[in-house]
Amino acid sequence: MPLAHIRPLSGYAVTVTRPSTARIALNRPLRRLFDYLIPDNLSVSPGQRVKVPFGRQILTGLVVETGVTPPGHVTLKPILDIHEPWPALPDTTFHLLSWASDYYQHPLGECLFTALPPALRKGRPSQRKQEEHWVASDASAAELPSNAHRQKQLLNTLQASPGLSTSELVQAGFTRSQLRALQDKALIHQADATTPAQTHSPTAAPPPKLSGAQTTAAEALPSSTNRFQAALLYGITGSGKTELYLHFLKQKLQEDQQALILVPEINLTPQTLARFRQYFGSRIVAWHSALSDGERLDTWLRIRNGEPVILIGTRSAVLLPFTNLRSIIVDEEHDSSYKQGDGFRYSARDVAVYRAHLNCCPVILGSATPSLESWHNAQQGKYSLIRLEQRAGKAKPPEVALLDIRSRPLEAGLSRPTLSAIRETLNRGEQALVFVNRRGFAPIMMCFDCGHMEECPRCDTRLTYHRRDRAMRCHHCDFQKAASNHCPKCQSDNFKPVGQGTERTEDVLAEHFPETPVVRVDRDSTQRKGSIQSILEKVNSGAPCILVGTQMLAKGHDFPNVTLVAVVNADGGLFSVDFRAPEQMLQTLLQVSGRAGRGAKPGKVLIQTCHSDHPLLRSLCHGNYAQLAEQLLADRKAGDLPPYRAMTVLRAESDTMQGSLQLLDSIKPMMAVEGIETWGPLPAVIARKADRHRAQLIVFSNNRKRLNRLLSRLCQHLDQSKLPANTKWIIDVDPQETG
DNA sequence: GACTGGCAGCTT
DNA sequence: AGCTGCCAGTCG
Repeated sequence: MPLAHIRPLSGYAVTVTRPSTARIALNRPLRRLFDYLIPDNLSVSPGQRVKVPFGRQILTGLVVETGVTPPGHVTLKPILDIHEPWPALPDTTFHLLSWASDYYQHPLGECLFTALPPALRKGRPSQRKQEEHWVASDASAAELPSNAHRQKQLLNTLQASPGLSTSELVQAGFTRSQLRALQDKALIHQADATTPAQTHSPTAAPPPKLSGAQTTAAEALPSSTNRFQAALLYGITGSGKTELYLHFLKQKLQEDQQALILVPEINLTPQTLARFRQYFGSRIVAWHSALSDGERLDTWLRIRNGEPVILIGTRSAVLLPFTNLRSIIVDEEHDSSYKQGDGFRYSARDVAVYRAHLNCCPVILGSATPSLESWHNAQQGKYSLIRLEQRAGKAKPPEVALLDIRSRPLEAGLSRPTLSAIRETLNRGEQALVFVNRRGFAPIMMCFDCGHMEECPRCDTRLTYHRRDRAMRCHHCDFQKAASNHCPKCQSDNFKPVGQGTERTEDVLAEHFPETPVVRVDRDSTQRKGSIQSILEKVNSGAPCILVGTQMLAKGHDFPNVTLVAVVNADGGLFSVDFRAPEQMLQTLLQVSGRAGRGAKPGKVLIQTCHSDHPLLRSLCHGNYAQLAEQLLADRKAGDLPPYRAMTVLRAESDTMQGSLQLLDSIKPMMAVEGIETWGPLPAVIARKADRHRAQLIVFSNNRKRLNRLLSRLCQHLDQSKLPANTKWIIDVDPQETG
C-alpha cells in the first residue's frame, strides 16, 4: 500500500521504527547474502562493519541493506556487535563496488572486502595505533651493562632529542627490543600524549614550465573538477605526460580535494614519488603491494577521513574509500597489469572511468600506446583526444629500422649488422639495450638424433633450459629438474639448446665484448640480485655497457645514455592465436624503442624480423602509433572483436579435458539467444597446466546489458547445479588473455 | 576400536 | 572459504 503521501502533521508524535533486520555480505566466494536480526541496542547502516555468527564461527561482515524481509523458513541470528559506529565503506565506494560485482559477475562480499585494508578484513579495530613517544627518565645510566652499546646510544639519542616516536627510532636503526630493554630498566618511559611537531611541511613548488606543445595540450585537458569528462592523453615517450598531470593538478585541484593517480606497479618507484612530492609535498601518499598492514590501515583511514591527499597507487587504489575525490589520472592506461588476473577480475582503468562518472569528476587516461578500447572511445567522441607528439627538450624520436634476418647467419639470434651496431655504440662511449622476449638460456632442449624434446610432465609445455643453475624449468608451473648433457631418450650427445633466451644472449654478448659489462635484467636476475634498483643505478652511472632483458626493461625506466635498442625477434606476436598479441607486441616494441635516445644524443632502434614487409612492422618504423591503432582497429572490426563487441570468456578446468568440455557444452544452449554469439568450447592453447585440463567458451555480444543479464542468470544457474568432483569454472568479463 | 584423509554439504 | 560430519581404509 503506498503510504508515501501521508505526512506527519505537527503536534502528532511520530514513531520512527528502526529496522530490525539487516542483509550482510561476507568475505566468502558465495553469490548470496545472509540476513540477521539487529539487536535493540545497536544501530547499523549500509557499508558498516559488523560481527556476526556464521555456522560455528564468528565473522566480520558488511551491511548491505537494512529493513529487509528475510526468506521464510530461516531463523535469523542476531548481529553480535558493530566494529565501529560509522560505515567503513562510504556511499559512492559502496555503489562503485556493487556495480563492479554485477559487471564482473563476482560475489559481492569478496568485492566489498577487497576495498578494506587487510587489518579491517580480519576484523581488527579501525583505530590507528597510537604512536608511542619516548623520553629518558632521571635514573642513572650506570645500570646499563658495559656491552649494551646500542642501548646506551639509544638512551643518548633520547636525552638529546626527547619525544621521538618508536617508528622514528626504528628508522634511525634502533630496535623495539632495545626500547623494551630500556623501558624495563626504567631508564626511559613514554611521553605524555602531546602532539609532536609536524615533521614534514608541504612544499609548494610552482607548476612545471611547459613547452609550446605541452601548453596547447594542457589547455585541452578537462576544465573543471566538478564534471565528468574523460580525456585520452596520447603522448609519445618522452613528451612529458607527467608534467601535464602535475600542471593539471596544480591548476585545477583545490586544497581540500582528493586526487588519485593510478600507475602500473613497476612505475611506482621512489623517483616517481619524489617527483610528485616536489610539487605537492606531504599531500602525496603511496599505495602499493609492498606496504605493511599497518601502513595500509593508516593510509586507508586518511583517505576514509577525507584528508586531501593525492594518492599515487597501483590497481587496488581505485577501490579506496575516497569521500572527496575530484580528479583521477590513469598513467600508462594500456598496461595489462590494470586487469586483475584472478579472483575479482576487475580492470582498474575501467573502474576508474566509472568512478569518475559516479563522482562527476574528470579522468585522464595517459599513454604513448593507448589501448584500442580507449582509442576507439576517443574516436567515438566518448573521450576527448589530446595529442602530444613531440619529445620534450632537445631529444628527438629514435630512428626505427627493420633488419630482415631471413638467411642471415646468426649468433645466439644476433645478426652481424646488429653486432656491429652494438660495437659502434660502445665505441662512442654509449650504452646498448638488447631486448629478448624469453628468460632462461634456451626455450627448448632438443635431440638432433631422435628429435626428442624435454617436456613438462604436468603441463603441455616444453621445459626451458636455464644454464646458470643447470636446470630445466617449466614457466607455467613450478616443475623443474636437473639438466642433462645427453638425450634422456636415446642417450645421444647430440642434445642441444634451440632458440634464444636472455641468458644465452648475455653469454654471447659477453664473449663478443669482453671489455664491456653485460647486465641481464629479467625475473631471474632481479630475484637473485635483490632489487632491480641497484642494477639500474649502475646503468645510470653512464659508463658503456650492454643491457640484456625482457619486458621488464621496456617499462618506465629512463636510461639517458642508451642510444641503441636491438630487438632480437619481433615476430612472436604477429601470428599468435591470442587476438590481443599483435597490439601487445607493438606496444612493447614502442615502449622499448622509447628507451633509446632519451638524453641529448639521438637514438636508434634495430628490429630483427623475418617479416620485414609486414604492414604493422612497417608502420612501426614510421613511429606513428596513431596509424598502427587504426590498422589494428580495422582488423578488430573485421573480426567482430572488442572493442566492437563485448567479450566474456568462460573457463572450465577439471581432471580430464572431457570433463571441462562437457561442462561448457552444457552451458552453451543457455547462450543460444538473439544477439549472443559463442565460440567453442575449445581446449585452451596450453590445454593442460599443472595436471588440470582447461577449456574455454567465448561469448560475444554487441549489447552489454543483455550480455550482463544473461551472464548473471548463468552464474546463478551454475551456483545451484552440482558439478562433478574436481571441476571448476571461472568467468572473465573483458578478458585480457584468451589463450 | 581409533585414527586418518578425502569429500560433500552447509552457513541467515 | 572454512568447518564439520561421514565413510572407507588401515594401523598393529
